[in-house]
Amino acid sequence: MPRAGLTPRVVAEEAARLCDEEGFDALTLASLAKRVGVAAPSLYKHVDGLTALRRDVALLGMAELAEALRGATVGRSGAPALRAAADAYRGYARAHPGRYAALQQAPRPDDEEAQRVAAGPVSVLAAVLRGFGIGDDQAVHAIRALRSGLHGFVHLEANGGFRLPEDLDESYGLLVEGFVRAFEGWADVAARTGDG
Amino acid sequence: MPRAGLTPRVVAEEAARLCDEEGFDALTLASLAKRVGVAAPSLYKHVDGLTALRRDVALLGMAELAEALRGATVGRSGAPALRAAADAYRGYARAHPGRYAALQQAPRPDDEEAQRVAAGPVSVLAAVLRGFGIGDDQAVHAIRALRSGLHGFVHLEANGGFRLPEDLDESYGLLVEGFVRAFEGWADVAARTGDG
DNA sequence: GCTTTTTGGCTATCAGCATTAGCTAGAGCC
DNA sequence: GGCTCTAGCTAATGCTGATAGCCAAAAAGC
Repeated sequence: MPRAGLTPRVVAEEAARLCDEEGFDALTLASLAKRVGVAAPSLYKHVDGLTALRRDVALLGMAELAEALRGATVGRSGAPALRAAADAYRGYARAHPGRYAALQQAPRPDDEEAQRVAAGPVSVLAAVLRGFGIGDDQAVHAIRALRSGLHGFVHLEANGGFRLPEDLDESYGLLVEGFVRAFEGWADVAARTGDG
Repeated sequence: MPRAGLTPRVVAEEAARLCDEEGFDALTLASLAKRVGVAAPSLYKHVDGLTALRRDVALLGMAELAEALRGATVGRSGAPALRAAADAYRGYARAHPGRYAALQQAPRPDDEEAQRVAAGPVSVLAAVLRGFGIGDDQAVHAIRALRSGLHGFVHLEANGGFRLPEDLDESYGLLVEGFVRAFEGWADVAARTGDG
């Protein structure tokens, strides 16, 4: 039995690749073991079970997504930064659908590392929004709104929620422009809350 | 062996209840069988396997969600209709988290009934947006944007994506006001596409 | 009301999965 | 070269979805 040269890192990365290629639900210890050329129980030398493996994929994705957002926004601010971040966000989800799906599992509340890593993408969006001059008491709400819009579009797109032939790039562009406009006039938006 | 009085409808409704109470992932034929007091294989007399059961829960949820949206918007138009629809949307997802989770599975392309039922909620939102005077060439994009925002918020909320203590109702209200404003000035939003 | 048919329940069985226990051989260290 | 550590293995358990085939309860026909 020659050794396969596995490490926790290699296993997690291969799991992420499997997720992207076959779908997050296709990530099983059995399928991953077959992929890396090892018997299923051998994986336990590197990973603490399926749940932990999923978490590892999620952490990997979170870190990569944060990096993608950072790379897209560096050197920009305001509306151009927001547009670049939005494109990078969707681009990452399309390039790595399995990893993006892995992000949807909420980390356990006592998992401090996961909490920390999960804050990465959010902090980039927060930095982008800071360029719009939104008040501190409003920043959290604005970030939540932006995250909702980006994630919602990407998630619906990935799950076949948009079935009409109209161009998805255009739809996404309009969504993003709507956010640019909302953030530029956020005081106006906030003033209207509760009008209904 | 007395009969349990099951029918496909009863089974689907009990499955939906189980999803809401224990989570969508907790829906297994074994757990459902135990819940309705029957051996697991007996369920096959009423439902064509786990995949079909999940689809049934999704269809039930889609129909209920459409009904909730219709009920909330009847007699209203414009911004009040949009606010009412948004509240009903989130309210349904919170009241029935398992059913809402079931909606995320894309129906098979050849499943015509599912396609039809899935169009229900979308058509209500489309009717609401018609009150904003958005051009036909823009309607699909506007609806996609709205769906993204509502679904994204609700999905992140349901999956523990919002961890700060700030009030979620307020965040959602601001998101919705942002959409109201965007739809009232949609020509402006559309004109900006591609500025970046 | 009795018989016949239909059908909704059952047990038995199988295959695939995650997981644990315990064994073994390869790689590095003295 | 021998020791130790560990990354692999096989075997076994218990859960899941699913199929096959049996049997009794309900329904239908007369």
